Amino acid sequence: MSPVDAVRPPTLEDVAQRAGVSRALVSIVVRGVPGASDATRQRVLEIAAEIGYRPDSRARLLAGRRSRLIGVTLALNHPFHADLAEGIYAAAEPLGYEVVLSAVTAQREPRQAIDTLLERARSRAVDVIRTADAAGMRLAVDHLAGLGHRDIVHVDGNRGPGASDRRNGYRRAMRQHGLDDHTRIVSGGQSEEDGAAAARTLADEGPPSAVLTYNDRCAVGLLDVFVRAGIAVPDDTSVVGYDDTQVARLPYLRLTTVSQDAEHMAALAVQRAVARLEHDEVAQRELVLTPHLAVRGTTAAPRRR
Amino acid sequence: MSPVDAVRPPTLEDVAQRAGVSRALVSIVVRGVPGASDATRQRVLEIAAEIGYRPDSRARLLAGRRSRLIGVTLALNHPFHADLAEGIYAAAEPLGYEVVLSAVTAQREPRQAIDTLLERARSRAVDVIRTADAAGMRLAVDHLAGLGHRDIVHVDGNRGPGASDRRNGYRRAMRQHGLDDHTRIVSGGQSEEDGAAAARTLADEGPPSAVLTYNDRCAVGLLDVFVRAGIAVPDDTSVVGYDDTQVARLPYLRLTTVSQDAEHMAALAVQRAVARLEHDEVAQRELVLTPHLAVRGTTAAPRRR
DNA sequence: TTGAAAGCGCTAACAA
DNA sequence: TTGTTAGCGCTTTCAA
Repeated sequence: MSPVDAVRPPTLEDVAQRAGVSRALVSIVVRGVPGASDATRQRVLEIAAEIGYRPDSRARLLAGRRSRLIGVTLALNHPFHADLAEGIYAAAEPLGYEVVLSAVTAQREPRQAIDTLLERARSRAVDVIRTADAAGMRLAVDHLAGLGHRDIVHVDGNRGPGASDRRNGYRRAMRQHGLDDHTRIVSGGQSEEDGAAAARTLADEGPPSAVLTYNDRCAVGLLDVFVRAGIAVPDDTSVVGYDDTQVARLPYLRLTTVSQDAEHMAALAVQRAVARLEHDEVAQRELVLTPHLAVRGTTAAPRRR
Repeated sequence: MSPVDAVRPPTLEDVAQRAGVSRALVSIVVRGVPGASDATRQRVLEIAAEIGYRPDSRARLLAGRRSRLIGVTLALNHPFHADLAEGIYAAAEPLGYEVVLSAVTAQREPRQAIDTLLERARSRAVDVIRTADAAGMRLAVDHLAGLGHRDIVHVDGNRGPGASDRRNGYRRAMRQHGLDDHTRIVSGGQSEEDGAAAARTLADEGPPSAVLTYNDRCAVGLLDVFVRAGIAVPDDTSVVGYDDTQVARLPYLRLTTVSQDAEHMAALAVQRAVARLEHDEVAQRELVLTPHLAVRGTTAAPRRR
């Protein structure tokens, strides 16, 4: 069958005709809402299956009061976004919402991704779900200081989301441990290569006893360079990431990292979006979650010097 | 403004009324098709901007003959898929097609991803764009054998896409180099951890002179374990991946890998899909591209023994 | 439990 | 160049 679509796909009307009922009734049946007898229900369903009827979401969207669509923009090379997206699917589908993904890529600006989404879902209200970045850094510094580390370097996230909060959180936590003099921030970024670049700098001058990176991707790049430079982790240097992405959980990496619990964040975000769409009251506009630390294999007490 | 959507977003009708023209004319103007005077065009556009009109893609989709939508399913944790998706966006948007992503996750079967897509885009014709897997493996084996390697192990992809073709290609290439006796396939898989597991096996028994993995993710896991085990790459062992994903190009990895040219594949796929939708003839149903080898830093001549 | 009718916001013939 | 008129396939009152 080429060219395609030589025959028009079956519509509600087709099902209705064959079943000898009205379109409205078929609509009721296929949506599974009350209002049809079991006998009719079964017959309609059979016929629908027989002729291969599939609801047309375009029409459904247009006719329905609400679109039941949740738009999501994400970067495809970002493990944390993948985790969030997975959580969003998991939370949205049971609620009867469909998820529409729109990617941000090197060539595709966030603005563009959002625009195409807005053409389908027109609500512009904004809620924010985030974790307390400063608290996350604090957990990491507490953990490292507790192990006995003093030279704890932060490879930062530059202008990345949450980067400045994490920087400040790191500074404050160091101060509270009396490690003011050991505070050191090395310029990093969001990608593996940013972490790798920072690692080269650190390796050259003899690595610090611990490094706390802006995110897991950064940590991955840093780890790689360290290992190649003969710097053993965690024997020579401890490393802590941020995000607790699937990458951090890889058995061969076992990265100690600050967990934002993407699944929970995603579920909350969906819940709020749905609440807004269904005109419920949304109490707080911003929800700040408490992160926790996932201690794995890249941190240990410093070697005695 | 909470709850949202207290006011209905402006429609074509609203613009038409304010401009004192018909809906059809406004439609012509906003789509940028010929059929309106410059004066009208400008006035309509101004008013549209003023009241914040945005076309409703649901209605557009329903009314238009064709949806101008291209559905894409992908796994979010798969760098090669990310590369393909990026290529698809790049190819589709200039042609006036919108891309709809649908993710396959651990909890979300491919079937489900495809179903939600089919509700929007109903054509079921199938074209295939792929690279010649056997030829790719051949390139890799040629390269390694040319450097002087004999013990070339293949960490395979199990039941992954193309895995059996790659296995066979590897076997044949080894045979043609007279390396029958050195042919060895270690069970792998598609993920980093699969590569890492294979690496542990290989490291324990003393690593071979070269390893050719099913894909880049596999190679990444393998590399990590090797490096930690003190096996230097490429000094002790050469490693070749497959896919040439962005990961392979990371400056700190510089993985030698078989390139499938995702961008080109994506462009061809879009081109074909569009051709089908626009009822052009599609000559071949299957297009098999020639891979090439991206030689980077993980391969070198074997150390003299 | 069922059906009739209106309409979602737009596009595309066609007529003026 | 502009406007009129039908739909696209579905949901949703409202009556029967």
